[in-house]
Amino acid sequence: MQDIKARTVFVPPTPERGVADSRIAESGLRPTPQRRVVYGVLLDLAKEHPTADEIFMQAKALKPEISMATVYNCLDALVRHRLVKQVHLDRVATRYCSNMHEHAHFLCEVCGEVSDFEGASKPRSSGFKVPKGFKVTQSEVNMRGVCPNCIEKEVSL
Amino acid sequence: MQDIKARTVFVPPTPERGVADSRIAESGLRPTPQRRVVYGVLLDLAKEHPTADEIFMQAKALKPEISMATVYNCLDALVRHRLVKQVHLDRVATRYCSNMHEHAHFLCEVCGEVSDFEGASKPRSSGFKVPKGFKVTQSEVNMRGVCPNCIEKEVSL
DNA sequence: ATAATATTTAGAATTATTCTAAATATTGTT
DNA sequence: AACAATATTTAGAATAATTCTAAATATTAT
Repeated sequence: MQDIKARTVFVPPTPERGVADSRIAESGLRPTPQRRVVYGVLLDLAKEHPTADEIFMQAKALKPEISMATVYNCLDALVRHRLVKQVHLDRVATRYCSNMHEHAHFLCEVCGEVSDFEGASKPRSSGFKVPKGFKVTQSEVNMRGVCPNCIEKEVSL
Repeated sequence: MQDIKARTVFVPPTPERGVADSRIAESGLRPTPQRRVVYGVLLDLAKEHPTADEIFMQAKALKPEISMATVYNCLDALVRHRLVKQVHLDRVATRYCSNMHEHAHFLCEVCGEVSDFEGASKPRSSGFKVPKGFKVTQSEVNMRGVCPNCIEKEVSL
């Protein structure tokens, strides 16, 4: 699989900043500048499903003193407070997603791009019966295959 | 989350060995001794959803010269030929599963144990509509929460 | 037996994530 | 506004998972 293309560096104006702040406050998390930056980056890059490292680079552009450990700390806090989801798509880096609507993730095995598939029903009610006695708190649906762009390129070879 | 309990060392008699051999042959993979051992271990440990490292340890008990790189090579070959599935449950090691029936995975966040949830319908038809133009070749449904054992222990605290 | 090709190997290299302990920031209380 | 209690951040080291490399070996088809 090809590397994900380098992304353009994050441009400061963050229309979502207010949203980030109020959601952090509502969640009961201490609103530290680092959490605001990390969550802000994630709201801006939601479509890109960035890795911790990608988030770190963008966050560093906004707040140069931030450390990688803090990015992991912030992400874990945001995940625990259900502001953000971890996406475990493959053997390498975990990705993060600020879209908390029910959706599945799709990884194109040719170009490496991740897409969201919106869903009608909850995965919990999706054909897998949860055996009696288990408490399910989170779920994740992942698919892989080839995206329309790459199918087109393959056909034209 | 607590560590997964140490597993007892693999005992040689492998009733599945014949199955391993014939499936490798049918799949079109070259039937090397290493692939037989790795797939054999995985058939025996299916319920445990072992990591590459756990598979390596068991495989080494049967075939001491085997190397970690080979375990990864074999696992990747088995995955490509659809004899085995990768399970991406969390940020740490990928797990492997030789149960190719449709099922979801459940990770208990208290004890770390992984369980299979059998499903009635295919995840592909599970409430997520695949947008036109995408070709889906694999899918994975993961859940997390608390298993019955751990719920019981928590209640009795 | 032979040539062509694929696989295995050990170990180094890389990458992702976690840990550590000291410094700093935040919160609620005076 | 200062204070104590608590939580968070930091840099860097440590660990763990995975990939890479190039030489040796095994497999397949002839």
